[in-house]
Amino acid sequence: MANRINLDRILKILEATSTLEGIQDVIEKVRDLFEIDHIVYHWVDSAGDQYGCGTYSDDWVQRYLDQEYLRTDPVIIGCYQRFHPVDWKRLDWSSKSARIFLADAQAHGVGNQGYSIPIRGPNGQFALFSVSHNCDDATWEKFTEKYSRDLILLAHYFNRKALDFEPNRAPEQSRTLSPREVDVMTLLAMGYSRAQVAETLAISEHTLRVYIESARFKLGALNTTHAIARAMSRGLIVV
Amino acid sequence: MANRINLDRILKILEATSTLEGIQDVIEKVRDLFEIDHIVYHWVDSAGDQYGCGTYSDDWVQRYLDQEYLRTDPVIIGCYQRFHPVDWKRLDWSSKSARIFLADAQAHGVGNQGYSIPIRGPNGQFALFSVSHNCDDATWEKFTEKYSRDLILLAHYFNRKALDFEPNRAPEQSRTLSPREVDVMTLLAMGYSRAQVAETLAISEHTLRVYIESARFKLGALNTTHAIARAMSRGLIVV
DNA sequence: TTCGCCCTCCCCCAAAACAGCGAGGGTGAA
DNA sequence: TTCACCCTCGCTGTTTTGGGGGAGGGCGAA
Repeated sequence: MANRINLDRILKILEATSTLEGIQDVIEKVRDLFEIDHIVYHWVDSAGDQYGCGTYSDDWVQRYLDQEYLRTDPVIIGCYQRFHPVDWKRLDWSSKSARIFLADAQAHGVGNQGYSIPIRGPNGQFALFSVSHNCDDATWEKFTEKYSRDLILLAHYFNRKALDFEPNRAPEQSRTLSPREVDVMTLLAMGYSRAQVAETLAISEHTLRVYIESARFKLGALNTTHAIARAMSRGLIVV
Repeated sequence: MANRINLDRILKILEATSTLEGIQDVIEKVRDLFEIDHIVYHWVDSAGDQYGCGTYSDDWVQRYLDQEYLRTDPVIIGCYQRFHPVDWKRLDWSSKSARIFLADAQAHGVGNQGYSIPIRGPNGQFALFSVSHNCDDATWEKFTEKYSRDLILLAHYFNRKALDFEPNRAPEQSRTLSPREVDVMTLLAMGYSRAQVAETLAISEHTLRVYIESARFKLGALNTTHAIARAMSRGLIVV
């Protein structure tokens, strides 16, 4: 496998790329530079949507979608609870569905070795950056050890690009909440009832209601729960 | 500021460190190597807890906690919605509370320049890795441009360590929601009432309630609003 | 097979939230 | 000064949730 990589150059090219086709070119170029079989960037939305780009065969990608492997793929499941990059060997392949998945993946040309880096963005965004290859354990360990830092940076930059392309939830700068409203919404998000919040803030429950309604109005929310959800996803409150 | 950094060496030392005191040593060493004023790693928990380590004065740290600046700090608020590292100059400092915070920070020796990298881990974990310094804009831009990749890696490795020290903040936390529960929570977060959700999912309202209660239980939430807030901050649902 | 978990449905009643109508005083900007 | 917004407090209802019981079938793992 590759001996020396000019990572800076790759990252600069990636940064300058502005089309999906360009990304595909870059990912293939990176794969060739690293001299490995596959590189994949895989975005997983918790709503179930996914977007991927990489060097897997179309057959395998289609198969993955058709079989809804998203729910059984041990790489996804394992990485979802982790922060560290992980070698595929260290994942849990014991379940029956995992073994079926593995056999299917191998049959479609996915290498016997793999290394995945979980990445997370705002609003619960989750993605994986994976490299895979066909080789023995020792060779693979040498590879991952040597390039783990480069791979982390690559993962970071690929995700950056993905977020650039994603129609970012409109940066609507809605009116901000007043300090008191922030207090109220924060306490509500912490599970306090209206009565508890009123007591905590040492105001009457009636006053409290005015704040909630005002915040609800500002956020265009249908009820308190909705208002909390909007305030959180806009980063107006931190809980 | 620093001319050449042997990042590999730093990261290896950091990886080998196993005590909080050791981390503090490393962070100070790194600051000296970069020849800047401050480096801070700041963990923000979804419960509102925070843990930090860095080179700020104890006075400022205490002040930050006392004033609950977590809720007003534009760096926190700004980074919470971003994936990209961000220069402090590009944040929104227009609100009154932000200006008060800024003045207070300056008075406590925080530099006029700053650069923060948001980091996210499993279960909605969120942290910031920040560097700050006192210098003019041009010098700072040169610094951040030159070292942004090193800083990303440092952020990543510091967060790794933090997660190592904090294996799992709650054993039950890792429990995920069932698909149906995700549906329910998502629709509730979108402002639907129970009746509307039940109609949308074509199930009885009674069934619906079972899901809500089950989700509430799994999330350790006190009521529906709380459950929504927790599910969101853990990235289990996206709205 | 048993056990655990997921999905589905039903009852009742108390507690909480929502919705509408009010009121007044403070502050900061145009 | 006016105007907008923030903070505070009150009343009377209706609607929605929450908590306590239940029941049964399905599916996958141990």
